[in-house]
Amino acid sequence: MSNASTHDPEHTALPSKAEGVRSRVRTELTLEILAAAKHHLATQGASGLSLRAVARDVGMVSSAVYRYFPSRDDLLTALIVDAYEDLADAIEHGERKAKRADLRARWFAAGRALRHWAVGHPHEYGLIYGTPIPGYRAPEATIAPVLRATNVMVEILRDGISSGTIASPHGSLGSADRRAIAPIRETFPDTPPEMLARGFGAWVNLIGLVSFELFGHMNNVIDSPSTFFDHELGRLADDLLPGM
Amino acid sequence: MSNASTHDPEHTALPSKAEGVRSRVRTELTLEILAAAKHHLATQGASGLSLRAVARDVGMVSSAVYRYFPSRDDLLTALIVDAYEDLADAIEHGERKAKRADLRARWFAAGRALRHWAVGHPHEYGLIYGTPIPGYRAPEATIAPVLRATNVMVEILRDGISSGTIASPHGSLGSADRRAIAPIRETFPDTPPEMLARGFGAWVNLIGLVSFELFGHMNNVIDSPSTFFDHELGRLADDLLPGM
DNA sequence: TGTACATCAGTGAACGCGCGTTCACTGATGTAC
DNA sequence: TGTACATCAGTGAACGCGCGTTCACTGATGTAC
Repeated sequence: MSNASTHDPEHTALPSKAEGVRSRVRTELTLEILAAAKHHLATQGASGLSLRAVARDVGMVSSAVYRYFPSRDDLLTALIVDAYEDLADAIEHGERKAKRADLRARWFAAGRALRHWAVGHPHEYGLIYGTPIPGYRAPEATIAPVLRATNVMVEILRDGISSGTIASPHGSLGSADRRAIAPIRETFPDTPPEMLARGFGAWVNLIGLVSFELFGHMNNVIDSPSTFFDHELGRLADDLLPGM
Repeated sequence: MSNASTHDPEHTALPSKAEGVRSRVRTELTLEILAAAKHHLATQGASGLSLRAVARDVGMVSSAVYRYFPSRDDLLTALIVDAYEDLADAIEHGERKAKRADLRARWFAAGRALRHWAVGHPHEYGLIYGTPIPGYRAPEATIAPVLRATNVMVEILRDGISSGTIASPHGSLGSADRRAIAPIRETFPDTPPEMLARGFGAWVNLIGLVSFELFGHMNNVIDSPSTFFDHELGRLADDLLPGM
């Protein structure tokens, strides 16, 4: 019926003139509800996000929101997908500013874009990389946007290989290790497993650094998290992109 | 008056016979409330933890809990401190099983103890390393137990230096980097800054790995998180403890 | 040892709050003939 | 173009729930003389 899916309305084509008024208004209102929810998330955090509060912001009665999102969890899912997309956008845009041939610059740009987005959107970051929300199960819809972010990193490594500027990491993977990372190898079949393992490890390291900072564990430990983050970016680059 | 502080009753000396019955019962009940809260945390998670639910478990009326913990936040603080202590215990006990001279074995034992505890106590782990609880501020009481865990790691590195088996990491820190890590340098003044930076980075990496696994980000990526964790432990050991 | 008073633990009721979700309804928009 | 019916959006009331915290109270334990 309506082509304004409640699950990812922002990725739906804009309402064409062939659509009726009703359908156009529906898309707009769905976006408005989502925007209000995002604003609530950004200011109060995920725990302060309630259907009723969002409804109040939009100027609706709480039950009306059910015309757009069948439950609170669906609204949450939309926000999670949105956060992943936002983060992927930030990383992609950041990385594109660096010269293609300068792999190290691309790595730094991507990493800094990650941290910059996270610092600017702590609640959104917490929603995706923090404690899972109890009773909530991440739907399949989040898989694609997650891949967009990691793809940027993998591309840097792949470009290094194809241009001959970097080789595979030192040491080769044992068979148990190869088996352990089987799923990610299927996702990126044309990338050496050693590099995948190292690249994924580096990605986890970056997320760990950002989480440590945002979740308050650098207080009384590190004075300048951004400086330390850059320091770690450099160390990882030395390892991932030797000779660059 | 009462020497059974409500903040860390479990670390209070056992009630002596000189104490009256009242004071002894108070200590016992404080522990009982704390145990009920821990059980709730372990089964329902931090969000399902309410004063009323805990009171029900203990068989009290909700208002009675206020005789022991002045507010929900104080109960939460006790749980957080408890979790840090538990984790520190686990790491210390794990690490002690390795031979003193085998730094690599000690590093592996400590790391595995961290992960093992986290996997066995996901909600406790989430309480300390996950998204901060909104409106809650970590009190000073958590500083000491946090240090206990990191101390184990630092001791391994220090033992390596004093026994001459390892040297400082390659490359020296720039002045900006030195300034960035000033607080941790004050905490461990007799450890080379380069080693501190590298050691702290490795610790953040480990926490990142565990968080990634527990918070669900290894689904569809890594089949055997424990194998990958060991792989990363080895990689970090190669870097931290070269030649061991 | 005994009495009088002070301290403390636990009770039960209440306050005021917000939440997700359901449901019968009104009125407006869209559709088929 | 006009009418009759179907679809949909939004309302307002309600259900049932749980929460943190306060408060006046009863009864038991501890203390001073």
